[in-house]
Amino acid sequence: MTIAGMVPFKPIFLGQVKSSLKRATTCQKCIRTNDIENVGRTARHHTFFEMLGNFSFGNYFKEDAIKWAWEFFTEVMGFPEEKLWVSIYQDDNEAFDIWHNLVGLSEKKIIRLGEEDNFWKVGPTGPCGPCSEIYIDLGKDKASQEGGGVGVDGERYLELWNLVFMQYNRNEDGSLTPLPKKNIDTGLGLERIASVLQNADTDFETDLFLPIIKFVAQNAGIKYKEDKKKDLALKVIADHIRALVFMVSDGIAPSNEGRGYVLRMLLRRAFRYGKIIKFDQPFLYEIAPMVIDLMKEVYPEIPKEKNQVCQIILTEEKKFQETLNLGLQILDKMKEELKEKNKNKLSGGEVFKLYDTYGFPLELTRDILEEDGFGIDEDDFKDEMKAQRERSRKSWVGTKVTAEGDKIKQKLYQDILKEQGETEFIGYDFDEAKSKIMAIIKEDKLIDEVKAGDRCEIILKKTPFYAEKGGQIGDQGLIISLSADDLLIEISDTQTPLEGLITHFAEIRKGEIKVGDKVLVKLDLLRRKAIARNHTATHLLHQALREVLGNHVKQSGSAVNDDHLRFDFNHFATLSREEIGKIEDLINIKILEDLKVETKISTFDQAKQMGAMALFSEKYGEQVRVVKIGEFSLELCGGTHLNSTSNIILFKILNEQGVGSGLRRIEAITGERALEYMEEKGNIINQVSDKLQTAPAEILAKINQIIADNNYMKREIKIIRNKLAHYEVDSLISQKKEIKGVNVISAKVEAVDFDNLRNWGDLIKEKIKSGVIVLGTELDQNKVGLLAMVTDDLVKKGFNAGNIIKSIAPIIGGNGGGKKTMAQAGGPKVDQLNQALEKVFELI
RNA sequence: GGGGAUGUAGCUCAGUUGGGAGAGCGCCGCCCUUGCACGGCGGAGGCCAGCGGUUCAAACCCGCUCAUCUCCA
Repeated sequence: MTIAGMVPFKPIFLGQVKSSLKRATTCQKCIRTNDIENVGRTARHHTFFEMLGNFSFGNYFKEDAIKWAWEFFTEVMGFPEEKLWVSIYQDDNEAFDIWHNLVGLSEKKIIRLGEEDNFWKVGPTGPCGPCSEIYIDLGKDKASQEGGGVGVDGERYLELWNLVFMQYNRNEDGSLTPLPKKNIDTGLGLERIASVLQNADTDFETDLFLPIIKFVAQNAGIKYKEDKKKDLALKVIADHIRALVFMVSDGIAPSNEGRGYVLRMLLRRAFRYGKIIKFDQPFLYEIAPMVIDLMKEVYPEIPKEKNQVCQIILTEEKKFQETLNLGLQILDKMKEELKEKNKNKLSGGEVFKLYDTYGFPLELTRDILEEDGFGIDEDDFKDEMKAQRERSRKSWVGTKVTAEGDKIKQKLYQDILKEQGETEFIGYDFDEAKSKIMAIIKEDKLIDEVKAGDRCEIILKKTPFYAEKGGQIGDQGLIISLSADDLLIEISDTQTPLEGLITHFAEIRKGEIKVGDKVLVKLDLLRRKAIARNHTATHLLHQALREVLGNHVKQSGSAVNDDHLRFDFNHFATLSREEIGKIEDLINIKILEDLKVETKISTFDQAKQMGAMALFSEKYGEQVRVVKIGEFSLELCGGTHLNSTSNIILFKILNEQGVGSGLRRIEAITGERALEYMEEKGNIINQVSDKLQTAPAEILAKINQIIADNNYMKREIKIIRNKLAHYEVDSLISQKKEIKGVNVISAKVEAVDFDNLRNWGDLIKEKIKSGVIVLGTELDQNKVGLLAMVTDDLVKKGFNAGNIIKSIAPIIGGNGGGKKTMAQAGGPKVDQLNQALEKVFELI
């Protein structure tokens, strides 16, 4: 699934991946949401469509591409020649020549268009070229009122097929150089051609859409083509449900970023349009099976996931209902405020907040407010929206700028690759090798020699060092001299900056080297083995997850190093303890079974036929490496693995957590680390059971007992302390002084914290009914606490606990405050506590 | 990747310039009462998401982390 038909071949076109593929013909599932607002309003806009195309990689070119396209249209499709028109790029006389002289199309039916329409490119630099489009004239009654012709009047002259002639490379200075191998890339929309063949007014009246529309209409109890507003809703729903079904069955889960976000957006749009035709409850999940049935012949992978697809759609629909309900509540509050303030327009800021923070759709806000005669400040809202986009773009550009800095180095690598050729990787079979130093990079510059103490990058003729790739960390090791031990270089990391080039990050410990030297390269074998254990275990984990959780589980990233492995995958829920246990057990059984790990080189198609799991986002060349673990696992992978699963020794999951909606992460350990981990756990248990003086099996019972005892004692202490306090409170009260008719108690007590101090105060207050109470206590070595309380009747007479505490707090070197009835303070001067308490009597 | 919001009792949520953690529903016990949301009294249940900082004092202010929701890319 892509956004355009050529995407999977892009690496081949750009020369990033070598392929023996010469030609290809495809039908591809495409998702595009750029013009989502137009969907349902025009005849041809869709979020999901099927793109047909034929491709040539340095094989056939312009003449054949044009000839065959014409042949396909006129002979296979049976389109009458007189209805076909074409456009070419203004300067492409070669194309004109082929169309005019070879095909025999009259001059006036070949329209020359500018760069905007008929020149194709991927970016500011790189492969590009002119294109030629084939149109069909749908007849005069389709013409738009302004008239116009090919390339302008899309209603009358429908663009069917775009042929791209990739013949140039655009250099950085903007000039064009011809490509040595010219490519062809064509795109023909299935929906469009279907509408022509079936004489349909729009794509929606073809057999791709009409059955869905009719089904939805029937469920809604309405008829298509009776009400324009409802028709729009039907079309939008029919369009979006197709995209939903294909995306979900492709393993994409709703989320708030990336493709998952696109999925969520589409579902919510469809749900919203459902309201127009009176669907108030989840309904999309009921349409999905119908779409699956419609498509299952062409896409047999879809019905397999049927239950999963419906389930995911239903839960997402329910989720959106919750979001809507919350938004409605907030909107209600906003409406009340408007009424109170006698306003008639909701500010753009508030509308935006509703949309941005709570996900409440703008249209709904507008509709609901209008029902009550309110409006919204649209311009204000648009400004807020603009600012939001600006913020996002800024951060994005920010990351790009740093990438610019790497460009110089990238150029350096390209030069090395051009001059020295590819580095030969021999690490699958060897852990050490004699090799030759081809280049040395220090501080972003090529140099000839380095000596002890230098840090640099080293490029070798051949190397056993695995460069970081596919989630597996780069190897470490040593470079030494062939004979004498006068050279020692430590390699801390291995990377592959360009396909085919391997660079070693080195620090020279002893001796010196220069370009051309012959050396002995040895990798850190123990570390490599630890990595291999984790990598092979990763494959076992992938398959185990699929068996325990279901086939929807797909890897979405992994990291393997010598310490542990990390595996991200899509799944909708937290894993239960049971599930984690099952996964661990299954993997450990596979370890015990001592399964053979075999690797072989194969073609991509062959590997796929064998049922190998291939990662969607990875680019693939012609030759692929397949890693097979017994009959249990089969994956495309370039990493280094064990010979047998028993070498993993033990597999243990450390934790499982969420890393975004619908995405989970597992971290696990193997081998020595797992044994260490188990030992640590065992030690802890031993220590605990020693401390508890009980057998490990009895720990739980003992702890339950201790907790129960503890709770009992806490309660007892509270009761006893209360009783004690009551007794002591009486003696405190006997110390009270009466000053100007006010009961004043100021005394030192023993309390552990302010909470405790307050309890004292409360007890005294209860007994004396009316008075001023100040209590002080030593909290710990360097800190005293003071508490002041004033009964309500005295507060009315003007006494204020806050003021009292503020007057005496400086005496203990601190400050404090509080309310009129209760205040507290703290300070470091323990020896001044009595003085502070004495001061109280003067204050009354 | 960038922004916004939320995180308090089993659930739904209050919590004022920082100064005693609350309500409703649910749960347990008792009383009253023949019932399908009865009433009355009493009770249990909280590291206020986590960590760090500021402060005499933090659920509250600041920073970081995590989880959930959401918009943009």
